[in-house]
Amino acid sequence: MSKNILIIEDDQSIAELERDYLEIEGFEVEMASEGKSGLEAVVHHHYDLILLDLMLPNINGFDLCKQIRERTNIPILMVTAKYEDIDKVRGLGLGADDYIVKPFSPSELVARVKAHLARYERLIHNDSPKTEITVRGLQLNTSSRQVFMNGKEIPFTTKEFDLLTFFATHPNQVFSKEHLFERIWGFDSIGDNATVTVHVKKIRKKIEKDTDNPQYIQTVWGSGYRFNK
Amino acid sequence: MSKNILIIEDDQSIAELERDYLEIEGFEVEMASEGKSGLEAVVHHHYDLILLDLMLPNINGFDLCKQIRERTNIPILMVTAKYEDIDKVRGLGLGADDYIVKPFSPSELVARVKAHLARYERLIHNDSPKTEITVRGLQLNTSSRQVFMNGKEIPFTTKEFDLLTFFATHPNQVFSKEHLFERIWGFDSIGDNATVTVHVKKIRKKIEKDTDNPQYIQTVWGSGYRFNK
DNA sequence: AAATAAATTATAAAGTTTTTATAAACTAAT
DNA sequence: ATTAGTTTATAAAAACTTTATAATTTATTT
Repeated sequence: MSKNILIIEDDQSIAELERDYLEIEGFEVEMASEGKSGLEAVVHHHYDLILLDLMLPNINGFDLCKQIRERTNIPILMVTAKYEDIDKVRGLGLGADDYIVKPFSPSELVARVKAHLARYERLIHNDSPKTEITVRGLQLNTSSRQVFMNGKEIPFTTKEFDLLTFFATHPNQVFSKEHLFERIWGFDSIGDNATVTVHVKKIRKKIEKDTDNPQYIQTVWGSGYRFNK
Repeated sequence: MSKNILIIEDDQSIAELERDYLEIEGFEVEMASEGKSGLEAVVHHHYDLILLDLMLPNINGFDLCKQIRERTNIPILMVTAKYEDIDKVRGLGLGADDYIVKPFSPSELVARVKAHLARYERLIHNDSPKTEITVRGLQLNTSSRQVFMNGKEIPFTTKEFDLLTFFATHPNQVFSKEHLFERIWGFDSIGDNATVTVHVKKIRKKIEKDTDNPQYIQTVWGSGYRFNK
């Protein structure tokens, strides 16, 4: 579903320019030409982002920004005429998320809008970032440190989990036992690569249907192991 | 409790300058001089904001930013040498939250740090001002600081309550004892993680039916504890 | 091409180390 | 003086490493 953006800007031609840039990118755009109708729109409709010009009739941009912020947490991008204003405005703590100086390029506007939409989305919806890896029924959750096979949890020990996670995050690559040992056990670790073999065996026992015909971690004779994605 | 900031910066003198500015404002500051140790710190400790310099040995700032973003949503402020870099970098979609150009004034740095901390706080907490958390009969009220099991109140001490609340607000995530100690007892606390173990035991005794088969706080051998939702 | 040797990996199990649980003594705070 | 919190010692559990041996695969020799 496309995102809704509200442009609050008194200069009709600039507003239309901004609208065009954003509509090309597939955003739904609405416009308000002064603070009062802008605030009205914010209260009665849902937007994903607001583009706010500082110079406005009626309420000025400062107050408006504050008032919007009291009602919603969505990103507010302030459009200002002078670069020097930015830190002055920032210092006021109005709650704007970013500042764009006129004149700006279409790509700059679009890039900033997209960046803020993405961040807001990220913060609101997934509090914990990419933590899941799924490969043919095998599911790894790196933050809960759990392994599931077709939805059913399989208990894993620390080293087993770290090793499998390393494999799953580096699929279709052969790693020697020496390399794996260094990566999982640590550079300065003393010890024998044999423990890698043993751990691979244990992991296979837990996730492979047929241990003699492994689908996930395959042996590459003389070279090491490869996790197939 | 004061906010923790991680500075990742290879130039020692700049790092110290930044640290001083921030410590004056009451922030707890840690420093890492290159990407590897920076990422290490991010993985093993909790920070509220990261100040990241682009020019670093080992991994460069771009990769590092991405890698940090894969692990956490906290604000990342990028410090860059050239103003022209900003939009280039922004275009890469690394997930940084703001860009500061060197040389910057102390007040600018502090203002931006504060602004981002405030926004992050607003977005994360404002959106869920849940004072009540309920998980399978276990009910926590963070404003009255009471714990109920199936409606019946169970007396909790301060630390026990803080620890359980932290778990309940961060479910399905493994936390090491070190991490828990930092979060609940405070960054600069001197002491032993052993007290975490003891507190977990005490909490279990109060909320678990079968202490040997905990349903809420589970032991993840070699990694820490996880609260299951 | 078959047989043998060498190298590599698989497997099982014993031994060792690490980690956590528990109880109890101690310390600090109210 | 009582309660909460921390530290310490010990027990118990789990995980990890090593070792020995078996089974494969590859290389070499006849």
